[in-house]
Amino acid sequence: MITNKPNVLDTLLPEGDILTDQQAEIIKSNGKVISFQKKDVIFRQGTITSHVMFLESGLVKLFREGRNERSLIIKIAKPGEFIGLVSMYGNETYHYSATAVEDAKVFFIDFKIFNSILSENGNYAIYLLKEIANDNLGIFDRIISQYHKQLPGKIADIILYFSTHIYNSETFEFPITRNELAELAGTTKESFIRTLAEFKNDKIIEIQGKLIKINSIDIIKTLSRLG
Amino acid sequence: MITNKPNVLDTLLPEGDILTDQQAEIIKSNGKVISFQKKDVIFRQGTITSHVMFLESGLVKLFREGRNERSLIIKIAKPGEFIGLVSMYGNETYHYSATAVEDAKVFFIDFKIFNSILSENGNYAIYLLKEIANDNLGIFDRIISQYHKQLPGKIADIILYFSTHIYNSETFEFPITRNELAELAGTTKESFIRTLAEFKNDKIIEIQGKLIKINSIDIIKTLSRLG
DNA sequence: GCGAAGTGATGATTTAAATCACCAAAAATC
DNA sequence: GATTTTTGGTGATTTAAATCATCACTTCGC
Repeated sequence: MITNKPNVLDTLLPEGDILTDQQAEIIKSNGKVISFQKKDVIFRQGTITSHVMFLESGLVKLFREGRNERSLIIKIAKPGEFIGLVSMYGNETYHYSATAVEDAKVFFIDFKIFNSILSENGNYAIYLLKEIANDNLGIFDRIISQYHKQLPGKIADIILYFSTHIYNSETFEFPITRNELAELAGTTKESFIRTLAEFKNDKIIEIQGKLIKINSIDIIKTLSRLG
Repeated sequence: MITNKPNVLDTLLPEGDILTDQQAEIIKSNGKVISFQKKDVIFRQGTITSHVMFLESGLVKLFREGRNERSLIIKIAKPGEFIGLVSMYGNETYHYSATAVEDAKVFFIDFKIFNSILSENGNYAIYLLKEIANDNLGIFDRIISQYHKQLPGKIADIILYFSTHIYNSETFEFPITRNELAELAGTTKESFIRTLAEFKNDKIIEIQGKLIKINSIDIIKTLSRLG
């Protein structure tokens, strides 16, 4: 379980003089924290947006549901990130779904109240603009660079994603199933498992169930780079 | 050639009371229009961002250059759209390149001047937030929904993209080469040509060089939907 | 005006990865 | 605690699409 560090709220309420104490107080006092258990749905693709959501603890998977029973996981959100913000500003409905991958706490603020702060504080709006833009570039970069890669490159990407982006460690546990890992990698369960087994045979990694230990991060990085 | 309608600037300087006359004037007077000829580079992936760019006329292709000589076209921007805005706010460098697909005019405004307007006018910042978010959702939706599709679905998507999104007509000319079309569809030139030829044989479309006439938009839509 | 480069097109071959078909172990449900 | 259901895993087969090879036709640059 990823715990909330003392400064998780920093992204929502940035340090410094961007927000006045009063504005920060309005956000805090008007928001409420809701707890979700593993596998709970936080919001569903196609439903109406109403609240700005900010992840305080736990991991959440954001995914697009395809009609052919095949989903694509867009990202795994970690504490300190807004979730569903692009959909909120771009459209009145969510363009993807969100479920808790592990027990999670989400801070909800009414969209109108949040917007009134943005409206009177352009600098906070610029700050948020940067947050959204940055988040989007990350998603995009991952998906686009994955697009043309072959299996070893895709799977190496996923290992790196968890190792460097989520856990910051070369030993970690996959928080999701093989099937979901495949949905994140843009492939099938079987292909994912097979490639992972090859990595294991080549001693690049060690696996025991969901536990992963990277033996040679350099080879993983090379595989990711070569695609 | 897509011409600038009288209201192209509406996206930059929205009607109504979002911007004061004074603020609109600052943007207009501080900006300059630069003309680009077909194939000219407007900005290049990896270079530093400095100006907000707004397309006044012409078409521009935004694409990510891969190391393996294989690009992926992210979108074709049309008049009335900001270009490179996400990169500008998300990062100091462009995450993709832009070249003119046909002669184009781009309005440049210094980032700092533009930001000073946002800073003092939260509503314009919210407006811009919506523009960015919307644009991003569009790109994303296209790429993600294309991701798992097979060739007929991908090619149908591209035909629909030009027909409904760019030209708003069932008869139009592809503004780019077969190779670029393939880069937009996420496939190869040969596969794109072959599938297009199949569509022609099945009388779904007519083709003469770059000229396309859609005979049955319903079949195209079905192919796109079924993937 | 002529050679070079780029574009559109087609056929044959190869290849990667999806699909299909299982099965064992683990987990969730009653 | 027994029984479904989900998950992880493997082998065989099929399939879609990339690659390779080649060529005609246009467009570009000198």
